[in-house]
Amino acid sequence: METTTAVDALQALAQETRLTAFRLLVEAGPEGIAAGEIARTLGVAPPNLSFHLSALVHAGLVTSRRDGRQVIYAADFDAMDSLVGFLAQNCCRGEGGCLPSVEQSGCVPARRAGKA
Amino acid sequence: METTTAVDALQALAQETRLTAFRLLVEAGPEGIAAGEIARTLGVAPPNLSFHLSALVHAGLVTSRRDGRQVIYAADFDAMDSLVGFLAQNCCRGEGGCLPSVEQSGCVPARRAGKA
DNA sequence: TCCATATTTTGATAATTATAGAATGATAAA
DNA sequence: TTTATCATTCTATAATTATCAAAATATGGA
Repeated sequence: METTTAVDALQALAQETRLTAFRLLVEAGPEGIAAGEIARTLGVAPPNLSFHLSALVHAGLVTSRRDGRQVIYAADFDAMDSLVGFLAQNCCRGEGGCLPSVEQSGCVPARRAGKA
Repeated sequence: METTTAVDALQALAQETRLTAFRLLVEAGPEGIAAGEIARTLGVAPPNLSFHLSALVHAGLVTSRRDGRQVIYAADFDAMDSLVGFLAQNCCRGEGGCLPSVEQSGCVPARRAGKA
C-alpha cells in the first residue's frame, strides 16, 4: 500500500460523521445500508451525508451499489485490512509485541483464519 | 474509546509527514527515536517536524521523553490497539469475517497472546 | 406522461491546517 | 560563563475542508 493511499483512507476516517458512518457499515457487514437509512440514523442532512459517503468511496473504504431508488453502501473489509497492516508493518523490527490486539474488538476468526 | 478520541487519532495519522513518522516509530519499537534523527530521515525541517510530532503526542499515539539534549519519541502501541479495536467494533454484528487480518502485517503474536 | 421518492451535485461561506522563517528555550561541554 | 547543539514556539500566509440551501438527476409507480 502506498503512503498516499493510506493518508487518503485515514483522512476519510478522520471526521466524526464519516467515522460514525463507517463504523455503522462495519457493524452492518457486507450487506450494507441504504444512504437514506444512514442519514436518518446519524441525524445528518442527506446532502451532507452524500458528501461524506462519497469521500469514503473515493478513499476506497466503502463500496456503493444501486438498488432501485436506493443506493446501498457497504464497508470494504479488504481495504480496512490493508490499512491496518500498513500501519503495523515491520513493527518493532519484526520482533513482535506491537500489533493491534484483535481479540479486544469482539469480532472473531472467520476472515483471519481464511487469510492466515 | 470515544468517537472524538478516535477522530483525533485518525486526524493525526492522516498526513503524510505524520504517518511516515509514526510508521517509523512503530518499526523502531518501544525504544523510540530522537526528533533530530526523525527529521533527518524524513528530510523535514525541524520546526515542521516538531509541529507534527506534537500533534501525534496530543492525539495520544506517541509519547516523548527527554534524554540529554535530545527528545525521544516512541509509538504508543496500546493507543494503536484501541484505535484498531474501535474501528472494528461489533463488526458484521458479531458474526465474524470482517476483522483486519493481522497475519499480513508480518508482525507476530507476542502482544496478542498476552492480551487474548 | 406526470408525480413522488431517493440521492447527488452545485455554489457560497466559515473554519481549520500545513508550511516557512525567525526567535526562543533547554542541555551539555569547553 | 561562553559556545554549540537540539528542539520547540511564534507569526504570517496559503490551501484545504465542512456545512447549508437550492437545484438537478435517477428510479419507480399512478
